[in-house]
Amino acid sequence: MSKTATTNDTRTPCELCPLRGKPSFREFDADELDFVSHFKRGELAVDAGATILVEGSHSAHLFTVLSGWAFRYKVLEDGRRQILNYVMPGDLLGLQGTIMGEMQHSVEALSPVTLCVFERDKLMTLYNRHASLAFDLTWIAAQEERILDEHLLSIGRRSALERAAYLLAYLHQRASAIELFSGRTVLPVTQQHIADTLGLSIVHTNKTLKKLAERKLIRWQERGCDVLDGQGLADLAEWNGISEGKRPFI
Amino acid sequence: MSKTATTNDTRTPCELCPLRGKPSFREFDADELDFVSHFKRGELAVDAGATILVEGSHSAHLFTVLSGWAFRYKVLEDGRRQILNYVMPGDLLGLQGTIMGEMQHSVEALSPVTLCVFERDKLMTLYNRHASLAFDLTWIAAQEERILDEHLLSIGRRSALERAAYLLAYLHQRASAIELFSGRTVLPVTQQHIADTLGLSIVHTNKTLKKLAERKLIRWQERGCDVLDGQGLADLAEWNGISEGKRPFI
DNA sequence: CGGCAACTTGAATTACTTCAAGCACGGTGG
DNA sequence: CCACCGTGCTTGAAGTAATTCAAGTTGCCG
Repeated sequence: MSKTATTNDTRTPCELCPLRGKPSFREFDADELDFVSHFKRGELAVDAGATILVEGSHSAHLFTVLSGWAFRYKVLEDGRRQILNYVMPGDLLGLQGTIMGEMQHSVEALSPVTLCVFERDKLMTLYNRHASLAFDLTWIAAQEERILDEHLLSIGRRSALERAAYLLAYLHQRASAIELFSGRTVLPVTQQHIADTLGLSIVHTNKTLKKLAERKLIRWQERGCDVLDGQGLADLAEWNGISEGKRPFI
Repeated sequence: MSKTATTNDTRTPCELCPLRGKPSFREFDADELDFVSHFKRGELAVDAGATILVEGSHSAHLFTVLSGWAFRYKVLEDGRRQILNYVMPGDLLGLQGTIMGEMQHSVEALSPVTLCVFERDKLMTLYNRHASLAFDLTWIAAQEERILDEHLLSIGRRSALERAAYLLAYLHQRASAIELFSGRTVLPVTQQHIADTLGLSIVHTNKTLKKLAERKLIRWQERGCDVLDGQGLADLAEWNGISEGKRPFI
């Protein structure tokens, strides 16, 4: 909350967007690129641990993550926290608040995060003039829905070991797809994050992770999880992975 | 699967759509109504218990529920089933398959269901010519995401009693909002459905429902659950309910 | 009448939580 | 330099919540 947050005028022009080159994202035509670069209002940089969006607030902006890791979560009144999903470069934040008024979840940075800031007011002109981008927004929302379906299946019906395996396979696969690892494949999460994602206590999470480590599927390091065998984790969880095709982003 | 499914040519014209009058849905202007009535290809009626969509299939169509109840679910290879959400009149089905190719969940009817069938191919013209409807589709997807967030919080972090209370309050509120009850407020589900939604065994679900009944919050009837005190259930689960405003539908 | 589907109940077992204590590490201030 | 926190990880033991097993009831349909 009281962490440093720096706003700059557009630093990285959309034409040079570092995400645009990556193989997993779809390309823009000149017209779309032109619109998005006007849609973009600036950039925001936050520290690890900072809160990016708060449940209940009326977010004035829409964000796309340029770099870093974050997570979406909800809390009950007595403090019980459920992590809903993880946020990585290319992901859109704040659509809910923009479309329906009030944010229904919070977002917190796991690492230093930089965000593109978009103007909420211009969203309607996106729908009026750029059908392909409008379609992309629906696509993004539908994709998030798909992921949440899988998480729900996991929390509701998988055992603790399967659940943990699914989560780590999922995170590893997503991070790999956008080349987020520079050599080492360490997920920047604590065991408390894992526990709050799986719906387990931290003690049981610790013991479960240890079992995965014994099977040589992961290794726990200072401040993170090193995935040694993503396919092995996916197999253990009976999970088929995410579709590979190109995905849109704004 | 082998249940009766009847397809007719457009029986109910969109101008006379029975949902259009209800207070919880937004109204269409003449232009939108005209487009949708051309977008609509026909109607489909299925029996209770019939499968409407199957995971893994390439659904050729998009549906809007006209009447009846259904549910979306996923299954693991060994048969464990997780119900993801319930489907009521006004809800859209098959967007995932239309937008991303393959359905990632199945849908089964809880009661006799009638559906409007839309042409997948014409979806792009919707985005090109009717920005307001395109926005509605994103809205619908974002809303579903919001609901799934709540379910995830519930399954992950609430106790069995709170979970059951949340689910029944949610179903009751949704059904009330679209006036789905004709006098009696009985949800057409079995305890197995409740169990597969909450991520609990059927035995424990039975004992949990009995506790809710002892508190006079619900009453279990032949073939369904009668909600006696929706607010009491919501309070027990620390749940604030769904936003009341008008919602779009296609 | 028999058979199936949905619900119920008690008892034994397992999975998971809570409590409690301790260790390793990094950062801060004396 | 060392004492001292605080955070994150680890471990064992006791307690609770939920599952599984097993059997029985009820109502409905052919």
